[in-house]
This record gives sequence, C-alpha cells and structure tokens, in this order.
Amino acid sequence: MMKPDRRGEILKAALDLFTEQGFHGAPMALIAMQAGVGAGTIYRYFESRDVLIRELYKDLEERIYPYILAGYAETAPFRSRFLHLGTKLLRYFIEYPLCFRYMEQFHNSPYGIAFRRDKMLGKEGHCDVFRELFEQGAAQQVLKDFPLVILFCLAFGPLLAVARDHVLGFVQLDDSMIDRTIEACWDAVKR
Amino acid sequence: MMKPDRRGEILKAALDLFTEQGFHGAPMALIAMQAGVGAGTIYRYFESRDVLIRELYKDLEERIYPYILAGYAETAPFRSRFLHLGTKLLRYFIEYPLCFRYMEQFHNSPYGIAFRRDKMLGKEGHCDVFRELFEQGAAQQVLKDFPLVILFCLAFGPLLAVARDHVLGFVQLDDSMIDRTIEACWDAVKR
Amino acid sequence: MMKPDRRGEILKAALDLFTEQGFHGAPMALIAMQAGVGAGTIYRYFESRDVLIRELYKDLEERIYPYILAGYAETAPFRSRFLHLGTKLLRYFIEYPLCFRYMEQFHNSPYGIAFRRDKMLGKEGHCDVFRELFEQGAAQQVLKDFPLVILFCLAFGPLLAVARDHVLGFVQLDDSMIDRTIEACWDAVKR
Amino acid sequence: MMKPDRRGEILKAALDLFTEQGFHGAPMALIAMQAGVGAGTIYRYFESRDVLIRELYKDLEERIYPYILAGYAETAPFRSRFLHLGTKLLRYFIEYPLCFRYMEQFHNSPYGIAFRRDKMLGKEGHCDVFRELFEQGAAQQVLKDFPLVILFCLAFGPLLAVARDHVLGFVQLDDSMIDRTIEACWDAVKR
DNA sequence: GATGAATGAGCGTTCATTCAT
DNA sequence: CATGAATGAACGCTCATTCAT
Repeated sequence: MMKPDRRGEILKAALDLFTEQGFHGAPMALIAMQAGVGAGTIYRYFESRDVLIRELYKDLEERIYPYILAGYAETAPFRSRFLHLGTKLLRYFIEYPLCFRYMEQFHNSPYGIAFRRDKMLGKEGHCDVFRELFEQGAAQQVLKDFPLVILFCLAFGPLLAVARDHVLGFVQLDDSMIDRTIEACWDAVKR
Repeated sequence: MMKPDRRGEILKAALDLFTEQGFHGAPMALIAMQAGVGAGTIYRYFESRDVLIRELYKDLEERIYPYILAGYAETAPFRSRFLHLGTKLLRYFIEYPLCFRYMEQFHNSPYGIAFRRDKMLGKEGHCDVFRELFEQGAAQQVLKDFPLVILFCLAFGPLLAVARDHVLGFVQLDDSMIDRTIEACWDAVKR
Repeated sequence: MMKPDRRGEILKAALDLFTEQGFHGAPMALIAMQAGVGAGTIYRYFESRDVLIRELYKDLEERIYPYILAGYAETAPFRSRFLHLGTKLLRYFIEYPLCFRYMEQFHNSPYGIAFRRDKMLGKEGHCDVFRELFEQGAAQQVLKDFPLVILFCLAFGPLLAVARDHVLGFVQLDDSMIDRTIEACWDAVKR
Repeated sequence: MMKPDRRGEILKAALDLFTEQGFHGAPMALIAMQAGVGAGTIYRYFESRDVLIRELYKDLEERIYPYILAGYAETAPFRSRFLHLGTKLLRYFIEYPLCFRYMEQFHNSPYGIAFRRDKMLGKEGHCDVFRELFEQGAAQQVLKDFPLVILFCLAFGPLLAVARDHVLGFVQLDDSMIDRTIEACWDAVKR
C-alpha cells in the first residue's frame, strides 16, 4: 500500500494527453480524470496550467542525462564521445517517442522559446555535457570554426529532424541507420 | 484611391499576430482589428480560422520558390546547385523572419503535421525542385546512401536550426557564415 | 421578355427555404441567392426579415380563397356548404404542402400568435366565409352551443391535424378518407 | 439550508423563457441568469442547447401521465374512459399553460418533428394509454373505421386547438365547456 | 488534503442589415 | 434601382481556475 504519487500521475497523464492531442486538446479536467485525481488537485502540485507544462518539460529533460551518460568515457577521443552522445540521444528519442514529441511541441511554442531564451541568457544550461564537449572540440580545432550556437545547430538539427520523421512514421530507423545518421551529424560539425 | 486589398490585409495581420503571439494568442477579433476590418469580414475570405491558418501557410510557401530559383542553373554541377538552393533558402528566411517563424510554428502544430502527411502520401509536393535535385544526387551516388527522407533531414535539419537561432537573435549570421553553414549541410549529406 | 417579377421570386424562394429549413435555417443571403437577386434587393421589397415572413403568410392565405370558393353555393344547405369548404380546404393543403407547412410554421411562432391576436381583436378577419357560415349555423342551431372560437377549433382542429400527418408522411389520404375526415369534423360541430 | 436543485432551476427558467420568448428569444445566457447560475453551469446538466430543449420536453411530458391516470378505471366502458382521459388532459393543459405552450412550440419545430418521427418508427411511445384505448375501440368497432393515426387526429386535434385558444386568452373555458368539448371530440371519433 | 461543481470571461462563428458603387 | 461586400452585435459553447464541502 504505497502512498499514491499524485504528482507523478498528473505528469504522466499530461504527457499522454499533450502528446496525443496537443496543448489545445487537453483541458485540465481531462488531465485530472486521466490521472485519477480531482480537477482541483492539480493545483496543489502545479500553480497553473503553464507551470504544469513547464515542469513536465523539465522533468522529461532530466531523465535524458542518466541514459545518455551511461557508459560515457570522459577520456575517450573526441569523435567517439560525440558519436556516443549523439547515438544515445537519438536512441532515447526513438525509445521514448512521447518524450520526444512533447519536447518538440514544447520547443515550438511560446513556452519553449521563452524557456530557451532564459537559458541562453543565464549562460548556464542543463546541457552542460554537450556544452563542455563542444567547447573542448572547438578549442582543439576538431570542430569547424563556428560559434557554439551554430555548432549545436549543425549537430542536433539533423538528429532531431531524423528523430521527428521516425516518430511520425515517415521512416523506420534500424541500428545501422542510426549510427550512420550520427556519423553524418559528425561530418557536419567536424572540421 | 486604390481599392483596398482586404484579403491581403487580413493575411498580413494574421502573420504578424500569429508570429508574435502564437496561434493561441491571436483571436479572430484581434486579427480583424489589426487588419482594419470587421470581425465578420474575415469569413468572406476564409471559411474558418483553420482555413486562414492553412492559406497563410500556402501563401508564404509560394513566395519562396521564385526567390530561391532566381539564377538557378539546372545544368550546373550538383554541388553548386545544392549550395545555391541552400544558401538562397537560408537567406530568404533571414530576410523574412516572420515568414520563417510562421512556417516553423505551422509545421510544429497539428495543421502542419496533417499537411506534411498529405504531402508525403500524395507523392507530389511543391518541393519538387529539392526532390528532383536529391533524387538525382542519390542516383549519381554523390549523396550518402540513405532514404530520401533522411537526406532531407540531414540537409534541412541544420539549415532550419540555424535560421531559427538567427531569427530568435541567438546568433547574427553574416554572409560568410551563411555560406559556411550551407557547406556544413553539404558535408552532412555528401558521400 | 417579361420584366422579372422580383417580389414574386423572393417570396417563392422564401417559401421553399423556410419550409425546408425552418425560419432558423434560411438566412437572407440564401433566400436572395435562391431568388436570383442581390442580398440588398430583398430590402427594396420587404422592410425587414420579419415583414417578409408576414407578407409571405398573407400572400399564401389569399390564394386559398379562390380555390375553396370555386363551386361554392351560398344557397346550398348548411351541411353541404360545411362539407364543401372543409373538403376543399383539406384538398388544398394536400395539393400545396409547402403552403400548408409554411402556414403551420407561421402559426406556431411568435409571428403567428401576434398575427392571430391582432385578427381577433380587430374582429375583422379574412376568414369571413367561415365566420359567416358558422354564425349562420349557430343562429340556426345546427351547430353545438359553443362560442364561435370553440366551434372553429372543433372543425379545424381535426382537419389541420390530419393535413399535418399527411404532409409529414404518416398517412396517405385518398379521396374517400378525405371525405370521411370532413364528415368526422362535421360530427364534432353539429348539434 | 437545502442544497439547491440546479437542474430544476435551469429547467424552470428555460420553460419560462422559451414559453414567453420562443426558442429564438431565449439565449443560454438569459436562461442562466434567470436560473441564477453561471452560463457554463447549464452545460454540466445539459450537453447542449438542443439537449436542454429535448429534456425539458420529456420532463414535462412525464408529469402528465400521473395526473390524467388518477382515477382511471381500466374496466369502465369505452366511452367513459375516453371522456376521462380527454377531460383530464384538457384540464391539465388549462392548469399548466406554460407546459402546454412549451409542448406546442416543441411539436411545431424541427425538434418535435424529429421526435415524433422517432416515436412513430419505434412503435413504442409514452402514449401507450391512448394507443391501447384506441386500439381497443377500433377492434370493438366503437370508433370510426380509420387508421389509428387519423383517429388520434380527430380526437386530439380539437382538444389541442381548444386548449391553445384558452391559453392564449381567446376563450375562457369553464367546467361545463370542458366536458362538452370532450364530448364533441367523442362525436368526431365515435362510429 | 482532496474534491468536483460552479464560474464567467473569452472564443469562433453567423447573419440581418447597410451603403458605396 | 440593384448589388453584394462589409459590418458588428449576438450567440452557443469551452475551460482554467476557485472554493465550499
């Protein structure tokens, strides 16, 4: 007889519904019902709908790091580390399509844009692993001579695009294609 | 004393507001006001809000082709043609940031997903130029051995990511950076 | 090359549409279109929608009298005259179901109630034939001892109900049934 | 301190307003205000305006049966039973004029027509008492030789017409007139 | 704490009517 | 005169949020 994890249930319900129906199609009452709680209860855990949306994003983002960092060797050569992180990230999105679709939806919404702007201004970011890696690569002149922001675009742009098309069912990625996709990303950023 | 182009005014107002406020934040009444017309007038030109959103997309899309095709030499070597189209496209997005942001928003919404799905199924598409180019490149084995869909991702993924960051003000692209960005896209797809 | 009878066209279109779609479902623009005139034109002939609705009623009502009075012998015995008028009226409704349905709809709407109230107050009425007949019948004590209003109800209540069910397709009236229906009406009013 | 019966308040407000103003003239906001509830509250109890209109009808209809069946003797002679039900029905309409007017309005609207059509097709109906009675009367050859539908018209046509004129204030029915009216209905149907 | 009924501002859309052409 | 594009008030309905229980 566990005490029910209401916050978790609400986040799970929100993820399902926002992903399936978009932000538009998922009213609070529906989320509450799917989570098996009363409508008012959500407001005990999240100040408002907007806060719920943002917290869900943060929650999902945090779960990525343990996954992609498993087996990550800080001391491996730069290219290996890039391929490791890229491959893991793409695999993660493929394995957790709801997570991917939610993050995409979030990024392409007023929430996501404000969120990202805050992040850029704050200098800090959760993607410290990537930032560190890319800064190192830039310093060692392994990467093309671009501002960090652009390098991120070159590396993650294709990765996310491929993930999106997989999730939407426009392609079926197998292991080999995943690896070769990340190698193409590498081609884009490597000097 | 020109007769006022009401359809155009409405599209322009919709573009401004949808871009600034998102689909959420731009009620029909506001669009009408910004366009300087009565609320009901919009419905003489667009059957519904959804139709307005889709028509605006098509309208913006159609303006791209003349721009990027100017000076395009069908007979030039493959790489040149790729660079030409890519560069023009990126420049276009930089020059018309509202257009870019709207198209992004559209793509990442139920509208855009349905739209794209229709396009894929219909085989036909407005991106015939790109499709033709890539099919040729694939046939000549200039491009990596990937399905067309993935090649598109590898080429446009970074391009769009870079455009987005420019438009949001996270980087300032100059001419050289534009060219080098497209070359990086080329690196991603070329064999 | 007749001059087009715009007023008539509008009335005809209004009859068709109000009958098929109800007052709700027939906007002025649709009536105009069906009549083959501009939307504004209707207002040259009818001050407003309400006026159009009332004028259409009067127009239809007026056409009934010539039909039912054809062959009517003022000098015939009372019962014959009653049967003549009743039968003719029922036949008329069966022959012109649009007319019947419109009149019914009109009667059972705020328009019709106001209209009827005015008529009752004004003493005068278009149904002078019926009024005259019934007053005579009352005076001769052929009819039951009821106020005129009630006698009308007893006579026309069943008649209209039968017409309604025929028009809605719940019964198919043949000649014999029409005659016997009117005889039943007679049974209701006769002393 | 009773818990307020909101559903009932809404139905009552709807009855008042629909009766006074017609379906046209009674917007949801007005009904809500008259019922003393918020506009959205109505939708907790009735899925839509149309559903409210239909439920109100059913609600009113159901209240009639206990009233008219009080003191009804299944074993009494046919004529007595007819007079009992008819008289009770007419009295009910006179006592509850809002109910009568609402039902009339309902019957003479797309709602009522669809409703009645469903009833006819479904064979079943709430008017089982009447149907049973009339079927018996037809079998015993007490009633005229007509289809059931017509017999209903002959009996209820005058009854409803009289009720209507009373409710609209065109006559004042006293006890004797009520009885004699129903006897006239009987004359219309009896063989 | 948890609930879910109640709220009411706000939305997309319609349509009778007007009026410049 | 006839037109039909333009208007804008009004409608039915939704849903984030509150609060009495």
